[in-house]
Order: sequence, then structure tokens, then C-alpha cells
Amino acid sequence: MATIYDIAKMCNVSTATVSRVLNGSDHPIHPDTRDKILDAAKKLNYRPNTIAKSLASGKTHTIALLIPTIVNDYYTQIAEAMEDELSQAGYIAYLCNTKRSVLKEAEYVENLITRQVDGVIFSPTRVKPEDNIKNLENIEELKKNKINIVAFGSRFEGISQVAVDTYKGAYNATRYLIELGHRRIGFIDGLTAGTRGNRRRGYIDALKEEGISIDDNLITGGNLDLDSGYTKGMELLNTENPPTAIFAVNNLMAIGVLKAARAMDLHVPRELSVIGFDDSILSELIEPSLTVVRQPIEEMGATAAKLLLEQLNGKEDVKTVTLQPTLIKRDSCACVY
Amino acid sequence: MATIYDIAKMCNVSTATVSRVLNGSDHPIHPDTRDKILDAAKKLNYRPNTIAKSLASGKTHTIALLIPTIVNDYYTQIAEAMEDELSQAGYIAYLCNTKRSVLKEAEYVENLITRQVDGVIFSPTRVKPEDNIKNLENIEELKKNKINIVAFGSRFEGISQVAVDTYKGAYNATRYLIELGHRRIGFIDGLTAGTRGNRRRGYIDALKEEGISIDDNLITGGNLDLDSGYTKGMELLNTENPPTAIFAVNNLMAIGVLKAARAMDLHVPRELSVIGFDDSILSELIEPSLTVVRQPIEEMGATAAKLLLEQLNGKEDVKTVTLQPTLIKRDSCACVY
DNA sequence: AAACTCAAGGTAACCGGTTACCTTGAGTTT
DNA sequence: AAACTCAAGGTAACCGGTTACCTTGAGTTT
Repeated sequence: MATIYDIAKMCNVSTATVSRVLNGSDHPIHPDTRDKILDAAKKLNYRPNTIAKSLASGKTHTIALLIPTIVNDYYTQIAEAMEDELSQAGYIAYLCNTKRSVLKEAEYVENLITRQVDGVIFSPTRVKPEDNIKNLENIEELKKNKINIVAFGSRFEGISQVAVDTYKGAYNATRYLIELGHRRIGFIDGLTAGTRGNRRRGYIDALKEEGISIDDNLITGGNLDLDSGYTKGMELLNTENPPTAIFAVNNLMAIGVLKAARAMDLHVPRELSVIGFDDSILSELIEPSLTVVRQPIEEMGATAAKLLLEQLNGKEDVKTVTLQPTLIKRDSCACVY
Repeated sequence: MATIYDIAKMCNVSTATVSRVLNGSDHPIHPDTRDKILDAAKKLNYRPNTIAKSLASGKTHTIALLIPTIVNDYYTQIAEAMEDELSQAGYIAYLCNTKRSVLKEAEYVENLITRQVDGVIFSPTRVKPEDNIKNLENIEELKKNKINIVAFGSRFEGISQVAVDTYKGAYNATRYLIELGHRRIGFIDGLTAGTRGNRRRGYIDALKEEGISIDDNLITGGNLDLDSGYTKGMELLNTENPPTAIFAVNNLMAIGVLKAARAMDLHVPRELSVIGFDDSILSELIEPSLTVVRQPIEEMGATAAKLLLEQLNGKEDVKTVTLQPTLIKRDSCACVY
């Protein structure tokens, strides 16, 4: 591999001059010298050694995608949008898949500091409520090492993030069901979302606004996967006074509810309306296709990347961008029977 | 940030000694010295600078995942299995999403050489047949720069790879349909797979073996997405002598066929059997659930990573590992009516 | 006692760049 | 003509490690 020393020798100049030419420095260079150096670089098939550059300059042009899983459309679509934005700006992304383990998350944080990443796009892993503490420690550790952070998926103090107005999303979904005439609306929350979670608040506020009383028997929580959607759906439907509609806080659980309905021979949407949260190809292809609250995923990814790039370009200010979800109406909801 | 110079000063030793202790070199060190250095490292909250290490040692402990897309269960599951294996061995992965563009693929190859990655796990992007040439150039370029490669998804000379016996998979799927009594079996190939593609050969051989003549009207090709599955399915079904079963060469096209059947009011599996290739949660959740040829995805990912790690540990030999697919029987196939 | 061995550590070149500061000399200003 | 300016380039320290080769002296071998 040719180095700038080889070029310098070939052109009878110093490495400083070579470096200046190759990096487009604003230090003045004679056009002849410039041409000579560029020629030599081409002739020697010179490639800059990014590692050496990083060591000398303190910038690695590297960012990390620190996310709970990649086997999931949600993260994957966000990741793609980010990667687009970042690779255009000359950055490359480390794939840091925590597999929903705060331990692995912490290990990655250590590793990333060691590797001097310029920034990280972070969606904290939170399986148990107390994981929150670890999340905060990890953020602290990154900040202490002057690594730029943009978070999404959770709210934290003092760092930039892109958020989605999930309260509004849940509110709108619930409101939509009410408009269809539903009065008994089941709600399947996530397990780690406290009772003050945005989605639950949206659900409750929409009901209250219409003077519909909150029935705790209609509110339950699952762990976000298909099976728990099925189980919780069964529980809700197997009561004396079952709901006529169910709103699940994510996609897979809503599909689980669809399965539960099928198992109980309830026709969706004629006998049961179902709404999910988060969109994916699954919601579209499932039968019946699923009405969902869609988060603007591409926009989230692109925005997170842009926020990070702003920071990397020297803007220090912490900034939260909140995006609005939209209700995608498909075939899983209908007027109450 | 503390450096080994700080530790050396604190302990009154040279940086050589510090480096030896910190890296577990086999150069003998007095236990007292070792303890002193480890203590100092802890006290100073020392973290090695991976960039400096990389420059000095020539190894970055970095590998690249160069894949056509990440918004796809297939790649995503492979990526996760790889990442597992690699992170355990102390490597970290760059996410290089080519978005099915050979241009982006070439750009990444340049970038990766520049970044001195130790290896790349490569699934070449091939949208048009002539992309193959670019793929080969990219492989050459990597090899020229002594970067280890393991490929999957396509076959190339002279590099290690993990392959799946897709011929066998297609053969078995077709055979299964024949055993169910089907004689007219439609086949939807990919567009870039030539007539000598493994899957098509498997399909044809299974038919021939049973003395069933090949009807070219039953063979067509789509571009692997849902819509083309739908369109090609409609075409096949809208003939005088339509097939009683359709085998599509990937998952989404098979689901497209399911849609086509629904559009034509054909009951699956009673009036039409459908088989797909590649498994995913979609195939399981779609109604009816889809019988598919499943590639052993986790095993592929893990194997690719292991092959690469072997190379990184000094084994030079090119090795191809071929894995067997399995037929996952679900609800989309039945005896011919 | 001379020769040898080896534990324990040090010296300094090297990996491939960047950049603050310095030098030189031709052209311009006063 | 002295003082100044600035284009064009060079010097050398620095980023933070690794490692081949050398040194020293205590213990062992003959």
C-alpha cells in the first residue's frame, strides 16, 4: 500500500504538502504541485489510511447504531433511513445489536468508547422497568467521553432525541373506535409502560372526553410478542361483558388478538374491531389487513441522523424533535354491531 | 483520557512494560509490577485506544456486513446470527447496506479497504445479470487488499462461502406437490436466475423423474416482490388449463400468489396449492399459513461468521459449506382436488 | 571462577497520517 | 530603498499504541 511518504518522495515535496493537497486544505498550493501530487497518487493507486487519519485527527467518521434488535421491521427501517443519511455525509455505521440485554448494551458502550466513535444513535433496551437505570448510566458514560448521542424510542433528559407523539396516536386510535360506535374498548399495554404511559393516557383521555367510564377489566398488558397478544386477547374476550374493539400497543400483539378472535370464531371486523400500533408489511398482508397507528419511520431515522450530523458539525444544542403518527385505516375495524 | 504513558509514568516503568501487562504478552513480568500497573490502569480509568492499537498492529478487529438490504427478514436473521458469533470473538460489524445497487456496493468496497477492515461477509447484489461482473471486480479488489471474504447467496470461484442446496430444496418442494397428486405445477422463477438456475433445475428434474412433461406455459419469472407474485399468479391462473399448484421461488411472490387466488375466488389449499421459498414470520402468520422451503438461516449466519473467524485466525484455505434446506409443511398445500 | 541462562525490564523505531509554526523570496506599499 | 505582505512550501512534534532487539544482574552449570 502506498503512503503519503511514497507520494512525497516521488514528487520531491514534504508530506505536509501532500496531505494538504489530498485533503483540500485552504493552505495555498501551486497548481503545478497540486497536479504533480494528484498524478502521483493516481499512479501509486494511493488510498488514505483511515485509521491513521483517525488517530491524527481525533475523528473516526464512525457512528454506532445501538438498538435492541434488528429482526424487526421497525428498527430495520429506521436503520436504513439513517444509514442513507449518514453514508452520504461520509460516515459509516457500526451495527450494535443489544438483543434486548442491558448487559450487552453496556458492553457495547465500553467498546464504542474504546473505538472512538463520533456519535451514537441510541434506542435504549428496556425489558424490565429497572433497566432504565442502566440506560441512564450508559448515556452518562457516553457523554462523559464526549460522544454525541441522539436517542429515539424513549425519553431522557439532556440529550437530543426524536420522539413520536404516541399519546396523540393512541388518542386518535381510540377516538376513531369511539366514532365507529364502540363503547367497550379493550386496551393491551406493554408490561414496562407504567400506568402513566403515553399510550395509555391517550386511550384513557379519549374515553373520558366522551364520558365513557374507564373499566379496569378492559385494560391489560403483554410483553409485546405474538403469543401474549393472543393470550391477553383471549382473556379479554372470555368475559361476561367482552369488548367490541381491542387496541393493542404494538403490531404483533394486535395480530395475536386477530388469532384469538379467529380461535373464538369472532369475525373481524364484523364482531370485533382491532387496532395495532406501528406499521409493517405484516399489517398489510395479514387477513384482515390491520388498521394501525403508523409512526413515520423513515422520517424518524432520517431526522435522528440529521440531528446527529448537526452535533457532529459543532452545534451543541440539545434538541427534541417530535413527529406525528398517522392512523392507517384498513380492514380490521368496523361500526359496532 | 489516560494513555499508557500516564500509567508508565505513574509506575516508573516504560510503556513497553505497560503494553505487555495490559495485553497479556508472554514476555515475563514480575507479579508486583503487573499488579502495580493494573492498579494504576484502574485508578486512571484507563481505556485502550483501539484506533492507535489498530494502526500499530495492522488489525482493526472490524468486519463488514455487505448485504443488499436490511429491510428483509432473511438478511436480518443472518446478520443477527453473525453478529452474535463475531462479537463474542471481539469483532464489531460495519453495517453496509447496498440497497441493491452495485454502485453503492463498489463504494463500500473502497471505503472498507480504506478503513482496513479485517474481513467482509458478502452477499453480492445482483439485480441485472451483468451486475455479476461488478460483483467479481469488487471481490477482486478486496482480495488484492488482503481482506478476508466469506460470501453467501451466490457462488464465486476462489473464496469461502456458505451455500444452501437450493436445487434440493426446489426438488423436494416439487416432489411433495407431485406426491399430493399434482401434475400441473406452476413455477415462478426470479428474473435474474437463468434457465439453468438451481431452483428451476430442481423443479424440472422432479417433474421429469415422474415422467411429467415440462410445460413452458407453466414457467414464468417475477422480480421477487409481492406485486409480481400477484401478477404472475394471475397470469398462470387465467389460462385454459391452469395449474393446480404453484411453486414460487421466494416468499413474497408466494404470498402474491395467495392474493391472486383470493382475487380469483380460488380456495387455498382446496383448489390451489402454494409453496414458497425462504421462511419468515410472514409465512407463518398469513392466512392460510404458507408451506415453504426454509433455508437454515441462523446456521448460515453462524457458519459464515465461523468461516471468517477461521480465516482471521490464519487458516488460508478456501472452503465452501453447503447446508440443506427443509420443507416446512403448513396449510397452503393439499391433495389435488 | 568462568560461562551460561533467563527473568525482568528498557530503548527507540514504527504504524500513516495532521498541523502549528517557521522559512523563503517575489511582489507591493510607503 | 526599507518595510510589508503573502503565496508556497518545509520541519518536526504529535496522535497512542506495539514490538524487535538490547541490557542487566541474579542464579545455575561445569
